[in-house]
Amino acid sequence: MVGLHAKVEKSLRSQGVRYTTNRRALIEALDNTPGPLTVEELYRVTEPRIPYSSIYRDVRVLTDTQVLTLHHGADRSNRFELAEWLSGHHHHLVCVPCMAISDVSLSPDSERRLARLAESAAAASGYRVTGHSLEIEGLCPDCAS
Amino acid sequence: MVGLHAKVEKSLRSQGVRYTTNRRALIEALDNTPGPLTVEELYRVTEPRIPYSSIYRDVRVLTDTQVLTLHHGADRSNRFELAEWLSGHHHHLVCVPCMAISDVSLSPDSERRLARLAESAAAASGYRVTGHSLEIEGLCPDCAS
DNA sequence: GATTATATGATAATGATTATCAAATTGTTA
DNA sequence: TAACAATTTGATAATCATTATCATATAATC
Repeated sequence: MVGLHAKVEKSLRSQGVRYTTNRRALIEALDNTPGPLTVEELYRVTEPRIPYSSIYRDVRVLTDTQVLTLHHGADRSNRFELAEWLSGHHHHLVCVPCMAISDVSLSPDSERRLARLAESAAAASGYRVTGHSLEIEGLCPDCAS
Repeated sequence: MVGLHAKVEKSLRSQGVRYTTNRRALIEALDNTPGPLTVEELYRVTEPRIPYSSIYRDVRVLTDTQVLTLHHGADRSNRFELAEWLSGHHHHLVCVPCMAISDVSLSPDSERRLARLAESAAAASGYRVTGHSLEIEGLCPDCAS
């Protein structure tokens, strides 16, 4: 089982992009967090500090190279997370009051049912379905109590 | 069966907000479109022209009052649509190449299954689930051919 | 080691969104 | 209906997140 950084590096190199210290730190930070992060959060979390201009450039490079994917919160924030081929297929649990987002996985069985559901929903439209993503809204334990 | 504008007006008035010509035109535009619209699209579509400053202010007012909901496209655009209590519960079909977004409804049966799925996925997390939304990615008929 | 390519960080520029405010409109009250 | 109060409008300026620029630094290749 190959490690995360090795996978990322291989992918980047094949695209002529270097896996530098800054980029490694960003990937590290995202891998250590259960849910997507904003640029500002990445700025705060990384040590030593990476200037905003570099973070913005790097998350863009990493998104363009399919290492990260961009996510939008209901609070209008842009958040980045590891792409599915690195983190595994998952969905999101969004806490409406506090805007926290955390990852959630379905059981293989549920996942199959969801995929079928998506297929049949799209059938009438003539779309060729390539993926799906479920966002579950609610109140996190903190906000619910 | 009460009309759309009557519902919106009643809701706004109860919140001390007026349902003006501009706002009516924006709601009209969104009601006539199968999928969410950007501010720029709203600007182009409404006649006579509503200045950007007013559109921005109004979509914000209408979102704050739960008449509209905000949606984010993968192209980083902000899009607005009628809130579910006005347009009915639905999901989105996103064309990855061309970024078009269109509404899609599940059958009552599928919808029930999806709701159950969301419930069970969130069970372990301690979240109290209040809603869900499915995004189906794929290629629209145009892009697929 | 010389050369070439890519990345970095500081700063300026851009673009989308929000704030400001005087004038216009709408709603209310006498 | 006139006078008053509250809200909305449109023009403009200000803000904020993001992107572009560019000289320097770092890494890869020959």
